[in-house]
Amino acid sequence: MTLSRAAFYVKHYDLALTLASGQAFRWRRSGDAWTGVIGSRWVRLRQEPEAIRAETAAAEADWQWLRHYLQVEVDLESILTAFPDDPPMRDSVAACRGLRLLRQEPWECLASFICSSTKQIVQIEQIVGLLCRRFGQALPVPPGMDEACAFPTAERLAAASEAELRACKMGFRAPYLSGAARKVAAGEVDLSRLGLWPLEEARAVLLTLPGVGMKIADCVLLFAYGFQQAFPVDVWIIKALQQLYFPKRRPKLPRLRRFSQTHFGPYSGYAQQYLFHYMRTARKGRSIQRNLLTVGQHSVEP
DNA sequence: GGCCAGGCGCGTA
DNA sequence: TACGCGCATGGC
Repeated sequence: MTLSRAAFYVKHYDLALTLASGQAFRWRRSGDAWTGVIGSRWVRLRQEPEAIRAETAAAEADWQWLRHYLQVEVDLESILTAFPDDPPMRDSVAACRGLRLLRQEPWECLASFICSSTKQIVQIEQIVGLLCRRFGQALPVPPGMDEACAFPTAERLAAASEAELRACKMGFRAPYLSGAARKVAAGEVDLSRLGLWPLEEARAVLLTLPGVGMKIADCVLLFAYGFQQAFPVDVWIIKALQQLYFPKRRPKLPRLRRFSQTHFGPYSGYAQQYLFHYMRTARKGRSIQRNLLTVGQHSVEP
């Protein structure tokens, strides 16, 4: 077997933070390395001070697919500079240095997030892992490594029974995933062309799929298609906006959505990921929780 | 043991 | 347009 290696020289990139930030669900840490699957390739990544090193299980003619997935060409500093200059964003940036957005394969991203509703990230990882093991194609891996499987195609999941899907612990989400897989497999929704359309039109297409509402649609638009202004609003973002921006009034979802559309600028999708991760990690430490409450004393007019 | 998790679809006002 | 509820399952 031919192991291929490459190095990408990139600054301001925290690989661990990025791979474990709840946007992709197939990366596992083993020592100082991260192992996962991108498309039909087994991949292992390592962080170095000025580079990311990669290995695959087969020969690679070029590495553009991985540069694209990792988005190593993105100038993170110019994105952070475009964030609104307010205390919640300053604190989020300080807490999440090097956090990036990946560019995932649309079907995998869509199917994963259909399984994500009211699930914790560890559980989503478990569901996605089971789906891959039961329905995904086995992939070549280096000697001694655990088996690896591709994410199952829409066709394969469309052919699976609802009981088979429920066996992957996805509960009431099974008919949603099945229905979405059938529409994609039948060509009723062409995921390969959505990226060419304006944000609203692409979102409207995703919203026709069962189990896909605004939040999941925006996750796919942001994490798979790179629409920088998609702004997924989940329970953590609601908490973040209410506690950090409107600590007194605590507006509800529709008001928060409108606020998010105008406040966060041209890279609001990135801003959202920083707020999301800041909010989730801040909750774990009491000291940071206190800082959070302190930050929440100020208010911003909508 | 109770609360909550990267929500959605549907019924109701 | 804006709630409220039920839906599986498991972490903490």
